[in-house]
Amino acid sequence: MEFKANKLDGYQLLHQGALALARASRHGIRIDEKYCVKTLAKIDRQIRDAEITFKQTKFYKHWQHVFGSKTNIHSHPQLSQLLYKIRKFEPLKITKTGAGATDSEALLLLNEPELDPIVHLRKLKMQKDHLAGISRETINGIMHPSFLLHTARTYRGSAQAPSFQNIPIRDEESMNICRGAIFPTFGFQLLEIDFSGIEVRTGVCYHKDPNMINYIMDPTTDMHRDQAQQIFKILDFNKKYSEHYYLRQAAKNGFVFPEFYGDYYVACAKNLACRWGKLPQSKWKSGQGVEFPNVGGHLSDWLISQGIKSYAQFEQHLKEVEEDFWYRRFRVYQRWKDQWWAEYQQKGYFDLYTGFRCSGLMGKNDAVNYPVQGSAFHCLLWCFIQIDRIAREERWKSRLIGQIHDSMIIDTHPKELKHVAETVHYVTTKALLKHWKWIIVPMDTGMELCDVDKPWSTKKEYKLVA
DNA sequence: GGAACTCGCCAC
DNA sequence: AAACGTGGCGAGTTCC
Repeated sequence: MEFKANKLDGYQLLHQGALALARASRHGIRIDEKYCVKTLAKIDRQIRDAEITFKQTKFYKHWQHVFGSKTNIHSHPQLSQLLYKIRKFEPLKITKTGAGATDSEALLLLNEPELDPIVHLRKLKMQKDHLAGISRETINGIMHPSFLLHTARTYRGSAQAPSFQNIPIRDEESMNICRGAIFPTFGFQLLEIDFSGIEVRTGVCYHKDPNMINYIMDPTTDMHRDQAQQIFKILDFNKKYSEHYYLRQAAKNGFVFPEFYGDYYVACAKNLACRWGKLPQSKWKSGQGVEFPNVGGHLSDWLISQGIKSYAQFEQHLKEVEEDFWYRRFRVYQRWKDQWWAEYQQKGYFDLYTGFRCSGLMGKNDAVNYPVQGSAFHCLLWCFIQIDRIAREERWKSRLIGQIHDSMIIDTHPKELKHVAETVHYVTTKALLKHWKWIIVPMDTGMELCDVDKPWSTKKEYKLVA
């Protein structure tokens, strides 16, 4: 390895990192406690209503008949027994241990309207759990999550009390409710800085695949677009066309990333087929013999016209796409994975660029993922340390308050906003690359900002003007 | 009465 | 040959 950090570098990074994160913890995050109390009461009312609705169903009466005084509508084992043993529904999805699944997807799949209130209840309960956790960990209006550096085997960070890194964002309603409790210091505003595609970029530093490097360096290229074109046989790709944009997302989240993490074409085919069919994945458990017209829609018609007439043929098509992906497009990456894995098997360990040795029993997916994930987080951590140091040296009023794997959050004084943003931009895109010579591609960050005294749920893209 | 387990679900 | 990586957390359950 050309760039070999030593254990002392790793030690320094974690030592300084722990101190910087502890300062963020100590500063804390302002919570609107009144909002929490009010909203929790509202959710409780909604939960009560949903429970009343459910208790009027015949399904619940049956449940009560079977379990008597032990009836608990939050019990998954009871529900599983009722559905699959007593009512004899055929399980369309099973858990890892082989039991009939009772998650929301499995329930929706059973197409039994009387189960809908349970799905609704689960979402309400999830919102309640997040808000209750935030509320429980708040003292005098400030919450102090702990950021840990010694729990993840990949050398990523983690957070607890509360689990600050898993507050809902994708579901808009849950996002608004949960992030609506989280505020900047009075008179301040929340600024969030996010590394774009940092795992792809640190990955490239290990495997050095020229085609991947090209995708990163040339802004006119787009690997997810190319993958969408190939998977769905689109000739005239146009990102502005909403269906094409949707298919690009499907290719990205249903093929490219899963393949990077070690998934394979059979699972990806299932996943993708469900995406456009808007059906739960488990429907495709057996997969074979499912004709495309069953799922309907333009895409099915189009693929049929292109000779892909059944699910089995789609799976076969994806097998060819996968071979092309690993043996032509990213063959250098592929070779690196094999080599890295062979070396680990021989030595029993591997080293990261950032001064850490990973050892212990690992599978191939672990061995090729850990260095990428760990080094990506270490880039974030190094920047976090520098920004924290500069903030103290320059006596900013603004302070770092948290981290989510590839992003940082700064409680920002409006008068310092521009300087903070410029500093962050410098550290993340310039200083980081000077510090670590093993980083062979540019780093790129995006920023989002909330207005003064507005909660985290209101963040909007923030463009730094030069 | 607590430890350890399963299941489910949120984030990256 | 095998078949998606990392966490935290709550609820229910089982075991000691």
